[in-house]
Amino acid sequence: MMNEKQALDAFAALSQETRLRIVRLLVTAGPAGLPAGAIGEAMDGASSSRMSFHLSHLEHAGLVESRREGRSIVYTAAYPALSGVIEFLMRDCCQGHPDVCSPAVAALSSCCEPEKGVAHA
Amino acid sequence: MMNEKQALDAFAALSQETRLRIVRLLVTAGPAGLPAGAIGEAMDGASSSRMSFHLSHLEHAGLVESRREGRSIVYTAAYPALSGVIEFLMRDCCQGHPDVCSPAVAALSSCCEPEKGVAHA
DNA sequence: CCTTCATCTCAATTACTCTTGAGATATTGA
DNA sequence: TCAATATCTCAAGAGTAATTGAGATGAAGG
Repeated sequence: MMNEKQALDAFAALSQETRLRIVRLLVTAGPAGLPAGAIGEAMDGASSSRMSFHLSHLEHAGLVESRREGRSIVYTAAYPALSGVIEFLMRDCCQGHPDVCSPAVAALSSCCEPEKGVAHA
Repeated sequence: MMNEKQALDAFAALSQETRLRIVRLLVTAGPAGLPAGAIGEAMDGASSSRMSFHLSHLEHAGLVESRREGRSIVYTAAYPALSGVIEFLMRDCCQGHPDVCSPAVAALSSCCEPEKGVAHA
């Protein structure tokens, strides 16, 4: 369960355009992930040191993970941490205020199919 | 529907300890809101200029709203914007990956009552 | 080994954010 | 109108974040 410090780090990591785009890219890339170089090319050909800076920032915040694979270093989205951020916002902001969470959950039905009987939309 | 720019502003606003605490306080305060002075006292007696800085930052990001009430300026949480942030994360991060959203939604049931009346509470 | 490729690390620079303190503005009541 | 209250605005300074370019590190292949 994510605490305040972790949430602050996550928000800081997500508040930078390049990093937010990296996270989105890695989420769509799935568990296979992408090597740093490929991510850099997707970011308008950002320099390697710039990519390294942002990727380690994201990794430090726990939002992505890395593994070496041959010469490349492959990054993947840290799904539990991402859902942890959503969960933090809900837990924190929702206290007695379904006005905040309910519309968000309504949006969920259109993005994930409501297969799991979570709240059966 | 929240766009990337708005999301970046929201994350930046939430990535600062004092501001995150302000948001939490205002959410629990409900639609009645709280005057700037009361919020400042709750923030370890922060100075008025410091409060003004953070409150206008939050207002600029759309996460809180203000209205004058006598001598005071009363701040309230902007619930639609807050749910918009959650929705953005879900929409953005969930694409084909219920692994991200589902655990978050499961957490929801313990915070808001799991009414199935999801549509606009 | 030596070279190439992929990425990281470091130092310098620029840019932004936060805090502080002094002062301005708006509202109320005497 | 004057004083008190509540908050905002502004400028300065300290601190933090992002970009750049040069060089170091680590892996693979000849």
